[in-house]
Amino acid sequence: MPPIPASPLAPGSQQKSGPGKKRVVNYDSDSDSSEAASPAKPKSQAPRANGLSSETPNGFSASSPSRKRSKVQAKNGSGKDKDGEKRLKEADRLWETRRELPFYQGRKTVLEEILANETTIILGETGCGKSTQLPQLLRRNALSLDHYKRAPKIAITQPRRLPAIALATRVSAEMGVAVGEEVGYTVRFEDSTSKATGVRFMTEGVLMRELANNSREASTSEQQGLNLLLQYDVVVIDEAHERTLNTDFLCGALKTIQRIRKGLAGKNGNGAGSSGKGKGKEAVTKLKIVVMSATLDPSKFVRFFETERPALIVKGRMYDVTTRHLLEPAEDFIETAAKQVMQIHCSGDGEGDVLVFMPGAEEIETCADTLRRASKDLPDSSDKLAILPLYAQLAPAAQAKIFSKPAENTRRVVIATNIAETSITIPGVSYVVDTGFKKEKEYIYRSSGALEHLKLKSVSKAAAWQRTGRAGRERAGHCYRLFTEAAFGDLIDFDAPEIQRCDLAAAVLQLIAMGQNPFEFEYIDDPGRESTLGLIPVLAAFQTLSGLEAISGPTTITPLGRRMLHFPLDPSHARILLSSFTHSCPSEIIDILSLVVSGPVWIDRSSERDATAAARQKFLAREGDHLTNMNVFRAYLAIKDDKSESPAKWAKENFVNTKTLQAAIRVRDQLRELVRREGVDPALSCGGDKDSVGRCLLSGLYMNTAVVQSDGTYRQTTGSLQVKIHPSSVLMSKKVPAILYDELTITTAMYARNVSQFEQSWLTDLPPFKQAAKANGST
DNA sequence: GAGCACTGC
Repeated sequence: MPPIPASPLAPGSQQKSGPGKKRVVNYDSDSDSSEAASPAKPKSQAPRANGLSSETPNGFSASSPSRKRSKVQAKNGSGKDKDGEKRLKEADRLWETRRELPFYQGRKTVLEEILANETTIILGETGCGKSTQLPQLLRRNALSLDHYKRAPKIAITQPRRLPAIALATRVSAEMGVAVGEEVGYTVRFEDSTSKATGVRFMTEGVLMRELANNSREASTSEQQGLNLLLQYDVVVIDEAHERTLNTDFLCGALKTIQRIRKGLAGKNGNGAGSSGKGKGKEAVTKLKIVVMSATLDPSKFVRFFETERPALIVKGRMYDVTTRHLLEPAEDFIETAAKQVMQIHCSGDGEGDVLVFMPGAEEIETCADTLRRASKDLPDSSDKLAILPLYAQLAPAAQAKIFSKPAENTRRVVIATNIAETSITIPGVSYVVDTGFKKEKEYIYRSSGALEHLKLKSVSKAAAWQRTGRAGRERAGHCYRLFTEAAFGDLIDFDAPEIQRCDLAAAVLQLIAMGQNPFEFEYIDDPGRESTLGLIPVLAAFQTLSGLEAISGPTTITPLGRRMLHFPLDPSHARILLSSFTHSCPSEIIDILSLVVSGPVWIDRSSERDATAAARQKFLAREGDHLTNMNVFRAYLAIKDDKSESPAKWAKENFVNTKTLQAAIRVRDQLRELVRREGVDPALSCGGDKDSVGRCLLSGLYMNTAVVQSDGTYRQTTGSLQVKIHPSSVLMSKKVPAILYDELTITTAMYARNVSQFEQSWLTDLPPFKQAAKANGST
């Protein structure tokens, strides 16, 4: 049976003309859809002579990779050696499946649209091949149509690291070249690219950093300070529907860059984008933007980029998924989920693994226990069940089980958080059980600092369809929604973009570094207007950054702010690191910050809390959690170094989270290198003078401070909230005069987490307090 | 006296 394209609800997909209108370009008129979508039936017909597939001046062609090699490949020696031959053979093999991809079928229209327009919006369903084929299409064929005088340089952004690396690897394989030559990737900690790289996959964060660190202040109304990304002819924003913080900021910045480059290219007489052949600097060329997204309502992007053409839609390769809803609301969604899994398993019709979506780790473990017990009652004749929890905090080895082959006669049941919605694709799934819940961090802004809490929320319609689609990636599947159809109808259509949900300080600093005024910036969705989180987020970010002395105006970044951007840290953490240079304690601060940004230091299982607390005492620093955690980190590093004891065993005995410490080691290495580049010795230590560490922490966390009251409780210094020290802190039940903390969470009480003590008098040395004192004195 | 989804530089 040929796969049937799934028809997940695509809000607004049946739209009329005008913005938001879409045109389906999935198949050329001469190819029939069932043929195009069937991987089992390769077409032997040669590519059409449509100007795209014939041989081109530089040797690129749409024929198999080994038959035609590019100049780039030849120059790099690919194909000359054994590895090269192997790669070309593999590329030939991949070629067969490539040309069956829906994207390949519609490539002519896509290329024409991109070449004819400044900005193109492509909606591609899962499996259509857009992310792998688009760069090759542009790189190979743009030249043949006389649009560029050289193969265009392309950047493609991804929200996450893994896809960026995987796509670069895949596209390299398809082109028969080694990763890092013609095609490469740049993500944090890893850069595979070289001068020969024409297609660069990267995370959105890398491109944001590049823009922020290589721009100057806006000097004129034309905003010439902005880095114009002249090394790229085309920038592709992939997975734009996810609307990450960076997606939104990048879209805004790219639109401005495009406008400036258009003006400059017009001035020096460069039309579509030829490179200057004359001596001196390369002439400014126009920038093409391609926005790629899942099949959702494109009207926001169409409107934002003011594209004159409607979005293109490329059909995907999804199988049909039936969806069922409950007739009555579930009383206990964990129990209902377990029952549903057993029913799927025992009804006996159909193969395939089951994927259950749960909001969090605790719910997952409860459900897993229930299922393990139930599976013991299965008759011997029945297939077995393998219950596999999956969430981010899980040890890597347990996570890896998802990808190992299941035992004979065993059905796997993966119980996951929304990590399985986008980040991890589980093979073999044909049943999805969706509780309809997720957890999300919510920030509440106060002028006295942010409060946060994790909230149980219903998913959006779009997310529910995304979960449903996870059942139809390999064969037709089924989705069981553990809520009623009416409840589904009540769900919001889309999740609010991240820009309306989180702390904007880091992004706003980067924006100001680009010479852009955050109050006048063109946002796809205004972060202020629709936010219900108290203070207007941009203003809150502006105040935070002013307090940290990172900025001195809406478009003015201070030298300190510029230096803060040299580090992959939030502004407050970057401020702490810079303070350590003057307080002679970069060694301590680097270790502390590496831990703070890497995750929980301690394994926190409720059944072992006393033992964890006892272990913590072994590393106790009376100053608080920051130095206590640093002591643990250093003990771990020493044990790894000295090799007399197993670090894993040591960590287990001391209830220490090795996942966090391993991550911290990478961050630490990177920070040490960056500090070295600032001309500071990262090993410089304050020795026994721990006050220096406290003063540094206070410079970035002065908003997160509280002082003890006569009744033993703590009250915020910048606000009036009464806060408690979290019971996991070494300072719990110790009465200290003043505390600073990493975060304030509301759970059963207002809890400060990761707490250290400090001396109140230090506050008056800080700029925000000095200014306040001055203002008071003058009136 | 505890209740933590997921990314990224």
